[in-house]
Amino acid sequence: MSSSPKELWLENQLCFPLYAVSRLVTKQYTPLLEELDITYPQYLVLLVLWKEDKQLVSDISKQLLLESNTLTPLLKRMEQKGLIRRVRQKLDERKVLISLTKEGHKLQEKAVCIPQKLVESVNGEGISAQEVENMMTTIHKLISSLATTPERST
Amino acid sequence: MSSSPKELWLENQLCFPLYAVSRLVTKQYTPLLEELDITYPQYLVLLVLWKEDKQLVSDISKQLLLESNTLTPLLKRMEQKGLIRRVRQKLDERKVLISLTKEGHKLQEKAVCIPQKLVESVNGEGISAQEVENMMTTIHKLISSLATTPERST
DNA sequence: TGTATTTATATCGTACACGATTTATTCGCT
DNA sequence: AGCGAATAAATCGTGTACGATATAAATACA
Repeated sequence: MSSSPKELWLENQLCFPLYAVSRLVTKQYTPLLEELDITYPQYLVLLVLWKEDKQLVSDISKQLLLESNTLTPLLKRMEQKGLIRRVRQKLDERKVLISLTKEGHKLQEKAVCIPQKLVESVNGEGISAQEVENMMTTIHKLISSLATTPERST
Repeated sequence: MSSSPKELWLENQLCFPLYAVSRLVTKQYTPLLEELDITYPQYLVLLVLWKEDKQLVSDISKQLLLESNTLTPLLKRMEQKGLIRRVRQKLDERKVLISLTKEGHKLQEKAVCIPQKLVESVNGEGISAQEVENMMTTIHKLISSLATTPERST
């Protein structure tokens, strides 16, 4: 059976559980998002814009921790669908402002029920709400710790 | 400013923090894995095979929660690199057995230091080892809860 | 006032993820 | 034996992720 040191087991690595749970939770969203005809990263962009409309690509980039090489094509697809507008700024032509269309705004009404449904699908089994909350607290710490550590002394 | 109900804020959704932290942690692995000339999902496959060599595609699929449509091309790339062999079984020709080459085995030596390095890069700031451990416990519960819930009563 | 540097997006290439479907093989059952 | 259902991989198409690089505009400053 197990021929490798136990540090090298899947379950004991930091990576795999986070990777697996992230994909599993995303899959919980998928059927709900299909009704809105959007993907999961597109939903994240909408969350950002629903909170505050008219933001630069770079603003969205900071919040979602996604670079322009991911965002630009994603935003173009959302523009194709008529959910957002992409307008290059006159004052500073390097910047592109993203704003919701009426369509994009209206989707919010359909989306308000999603968080509740997700919580329901995650509860049950032997997991308390408190436990999930603690987990989220730690994850937020991890994110702010890792998101602000670009340097790396070889 | 914030025009949407706070249930729809990024931070309060289950999805985003998990998604973000997963990508951030993966990025911590990347420079270490580059030295082995493998990607992160390829590393996961190796972890599975280092623990127990000679497994079917379906065995790997169960452990990594990845389907054949993801694994087949990934395994083919690993075969190209000379890390594994893919051999269709004589007894049941539907099955393909994956086994490590000498090269694939040898990579394990280079990889043993990775878990330790990762723990170091995650520690620091205001996060205790205990906290991370608690988080992992909850995540494991979530995984087993979500991974075994294919039914969905429309 | 030019020009090197920085900034904001975009482009390119590679490698996943994954829903849907296909193909080939084996199993279950009569 | 024969045939429909189940199983194991593979294929296909779309949409991310992301490192590296390119492009263009704005800024800094000698």
